[in-house]
This record gives sequence, C-alpha cells and structure tokens, in this order.
Amino acid sequence: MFYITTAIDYTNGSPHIGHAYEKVLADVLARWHRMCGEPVFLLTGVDQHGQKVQQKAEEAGITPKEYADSVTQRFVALWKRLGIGYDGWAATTDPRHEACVQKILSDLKDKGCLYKKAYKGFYSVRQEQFLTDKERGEDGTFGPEWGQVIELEEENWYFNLSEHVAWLKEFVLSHPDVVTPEFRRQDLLQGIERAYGNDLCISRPKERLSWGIPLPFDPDFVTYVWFDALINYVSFAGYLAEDGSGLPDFGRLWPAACEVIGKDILIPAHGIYWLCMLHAMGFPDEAMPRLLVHGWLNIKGEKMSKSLGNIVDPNDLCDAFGPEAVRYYLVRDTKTGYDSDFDPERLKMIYNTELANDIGNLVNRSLNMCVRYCGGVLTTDSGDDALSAALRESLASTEKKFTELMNSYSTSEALAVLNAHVGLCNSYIEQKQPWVLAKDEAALSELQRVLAHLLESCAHVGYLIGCVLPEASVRILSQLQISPEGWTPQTLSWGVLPNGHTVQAPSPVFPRILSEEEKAKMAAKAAKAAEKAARKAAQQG
RNA sequence: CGCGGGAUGGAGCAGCCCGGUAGCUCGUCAGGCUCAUAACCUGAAGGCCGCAGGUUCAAAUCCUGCUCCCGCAACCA
Repeated sequence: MFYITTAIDYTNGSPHIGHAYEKVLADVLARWHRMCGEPVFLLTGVDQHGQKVQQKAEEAGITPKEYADSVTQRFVALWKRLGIGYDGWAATTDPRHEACVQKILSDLKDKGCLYKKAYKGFYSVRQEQFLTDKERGEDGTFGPEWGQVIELEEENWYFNLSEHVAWLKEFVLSHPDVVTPEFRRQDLLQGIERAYGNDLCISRPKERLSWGIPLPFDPDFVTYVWFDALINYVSFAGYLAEDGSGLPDFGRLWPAACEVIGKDILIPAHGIYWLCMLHAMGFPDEAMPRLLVHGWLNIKGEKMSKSLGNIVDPNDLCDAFGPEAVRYYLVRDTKTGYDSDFDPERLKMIYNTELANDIGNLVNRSLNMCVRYCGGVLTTDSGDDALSAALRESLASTEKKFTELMNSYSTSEALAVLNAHVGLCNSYIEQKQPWVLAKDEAALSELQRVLAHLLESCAHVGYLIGCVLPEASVRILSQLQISPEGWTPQTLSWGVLPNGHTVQAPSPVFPRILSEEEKAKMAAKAAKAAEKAARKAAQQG
C-alpha cells in the first residue's frame, strides 16, 4: 500500500500556486504508484481550526465554521479543476477526526504524557499571543505593532515533548530515509538539538480561543491547532475509528509511505512534534511515516507574500493555459525538494516546446503519416534495421530510467528522460524520411516499420505521461485507438500495438498557446522562409 | 565564527560526492526537410565554471580564505 498525504491547508485564505504545487506533486506520485499496480490512498484536506480562522470570521461577521467552510470550498474547487484525485478528505472539523483527537489526548493523559502548568509572560492583547524575547525590538521593548502588552499568568496543558527528543534524534540518525531530501534531514537534526528541554503547549484557554477541539478532560481548553492538525494523517486513515465510520482500515494504510510537506513545516511541526507524538502514542520505529519535503515557489526571486502583493492564483493560470499545462509545469520545472522560481512565461515556453512541439507534434505527424500512407493500418512484422533497433533500445532504457526517477520523487528528471526519447523519435523521422519512402513501392516494408516504431513509441510515452497529464494521456491513446487497461510500467514492453491495428486521424493534443504578437512574429518568419524558398526555386530553374 | 541553500555562455539549470576534451533546455544565427500544431532535424556563435590562494602532471570538480544573493532561526505550502 502506498499511503501518501499532503499537508492540510489552513483555511484562513485562498489557495495559491504553492498550495497547488504540493497537491499536484502528491497527485502525480499517487497516480504513478497506482499505474504501477500498487494500492494507493491519497489523503489531502484542510485545517479549519485556530485563531486566525476565528478572527477572520469575526471580521466577516459569520461563525468560524461558516468561514472555514467557505474557504474550504475554494480549495475543493481548485483540486477538482487541477485533477487532484484524492481518496480521503481530511477536514479537521469532521466529527470523526475530533473524536480521534480526543481519544488520543485521553490516552496520552492516561499514559502521563500530559501535564498542566502555569506560565507567566508578556502577552499582546491585540495579537492575542504570548511574546518572547524574540519579539523585543533592539531597545528591549515590544514595538507598537503588538498594541497593549500586559504581563499575564495562564495555566495550560503541555505535552512532554522533551522526554521523546532523545529517541527522536536516535531515530532520525539511524533512518536516513525518514526525510527526503537529505539536506533537510540535516536541518532536522539541528532542529532537534534546539528542542531539548522544551515541552509543547497543546492547549488554549477557551476564553481566548473557542474555535477548536475541546480537551476531553478539561473543558476550559481547546486543543492547539498543530496538535489537532497533525493527527489528520492517522485519524482519516482510520486510527481508533468506530465501526461503520466509513474510514479506511488503519492497519492497511499505516505507516504513510510519503507525507508531502513544505520546508517551512518540517521543523518543528512534522519533524519534531509529529514524530514525537506518534512515539508517545506507542508507535514503534517501523511505524513511523516518511517525510518528503518540498521547497517553495518564489516569484521573481522573491518570497510569495501578501505584503508584496505577488500571490499567484492557480485559477488564473488554469484560465490562461489549462489545468494540465499547469500540472506539467509545476512538476517539470521544479526539482523536487528545492525552491524554484515561478514564471508564467516559462510555463508557456515549456508547454509550447515540450508538449506542443515535441510530444504533441510527434503524435500528430506519426498518426497523420500512418493514415495518409497506410490507411491507418499498422504493420508490425516488416523487418528490422539498426536505427529502428536503437529506437527500441532507447524506449526500453527510457522506461527503466523513468521508473527509477519517479520512484525517487524526481518528477522533473523523469519527464526530461521521457522527452529525450521523443527527441530521438523526431530525429528518427528525419533520417528515415517516411514521405520519401511512401513514394517508392519497393520501400513499403521499411515505411511500415518506421510507422510502427513511431506509433509504438507514442503509445508508451502517452501512457507514461498519464501520471502527470491524465486527460492528455487519454486523448493520445484514444487517437491511437488503444486502451491501457492492464498495463503497468514494469510489464510494458514492445508490441502493445498489434499487427493490423488501426489508428484514427489525429487532432492536436496540445494546441500551441501564442499571443497575437507571437503569432505575428511567426507569420513574419514563415513569410521570410517562403520567400527564400521561392528565390531558390527560381535560381534552380 | 548561529544554520542551510546558491553563485556555470543572454535566461533557467545539470555536472562537483568518485579530479582529466564544460553538458542540457530556451533564446540568437545559418542550413535542411515538408509528414506535422508556422511544428521537426542538423550545424554555428556565445562561458577565463563568484573572487583569491593552495594541493596535483591535471580542478567547475579536492583544501583554505573571502565576496555577494536567498532562506531559516518554534508555529506563512
């Protein structure tokens, strides 16, 4: 079972391109493993509790639940549009989740992992949070942004995090694959060093924050959002679920093969809190999840933020380029684990070159020649030659590399490898010149062989790209008149298109996206080329 | 010396771990082709691989020092 999760998004604002990247990445990986024949469960959702949601709701004059639900709708709509095929939806206001959180809290309290303690410190009334020395200005005072600052003493519940840190360090040291990429694991090890001696406050007094899950053993408090949110990975996998809850069988899913998160929430949330929580709950080392940490999409080298006003709405991109172009761009132009620079011009460039010009055009020209020269009928038993053999070898090694790269989350490199085979096919066409072969009856078998090699390649590429572009994959395969039912990347081998197979006339799978200006430029270029050709023809006679 | 990431032809990146003609995509220029989505193929120009030292027969690659950019430093994907 490949159980993959994403971070659940906080419902205090609209989804942006960064949210979309994480979900697309997870969806691509899920689709890949599903293609490979593994049972897959993709869980995503929303984190609906917490102070910011409560505040936003108050500003809007509605209840926190109403506010969270309205934002949730925007996420759901975007995931639908982007084709995120999730199997479970983790909304933290789901009563089944709340019940699970409360059970876990009770269990931890029974085990002696939780205690109540008074904390005294400076508190900002306006920001509703305790302040530490970090918030002090250079002169040692708290700045005006905090408003009225008072000294406050407050009781809260704490999780004995510090008692699990030694275990955590040992665990992370002895399990190199717990965090991908490796340099993030090093970050985590450093973060762990800073975690010694500090326990985690897991409650908020109700008079300050009412929008949360009440502590089962102390109704004056609600659960701290992270403690609530992290549990989604097990609660929606069926942990401690009632019979008939409709949740999956926990034993089948857990541990998560891949929890996809952003670099900002590795430390301390996932890398420290979450793993220690699981350890406290009694999960053994073998039942710890694996974390895949992705980077950020920056905008022109700058961090995306509301204050800079450079937030990119994925819906606008879908309007302009289509959801699948957005999907392809996100996993193609981002090296998994690292930051990348978001640029709509690059999105368009990559779409036009790799999808429209390379793959799309290859499918189009191959099908067209088959229909035009052979009535759309494929002949696969027409001899062999060195170039064709090389093409078959390229395809086989491409599939092997693609598989390895996808299994190690390297989506960008995997797509590059696939594209390289497409390039070879286009080069093969130039060398074979099927339009010349078609004029020579004696060359019929070679023509048939060339077309068979091209269409077979199109079928394989069209199939494999399905984990990134499910709709385009269907369009390609349906033009090839073939269904990938029963195929897996591991068993895919030469000959999926049988002798005598018939294909249909093509229509562009990836129409080019050009502005009026670019179209004019293209036209000028074409006119120049035509003029030159005419001049040459005149010279020759 | 807080920590980490990065600095490679016009742009974006790979190569660095395991030293030995500097590679890819886009762009530019020239040629070819005409089956195709004004697409495709071939070739060329363009880089003293951030700076300065060192090790070596040989360094983008190893070592030392320095400069600059970006992020993190307990709750923004």
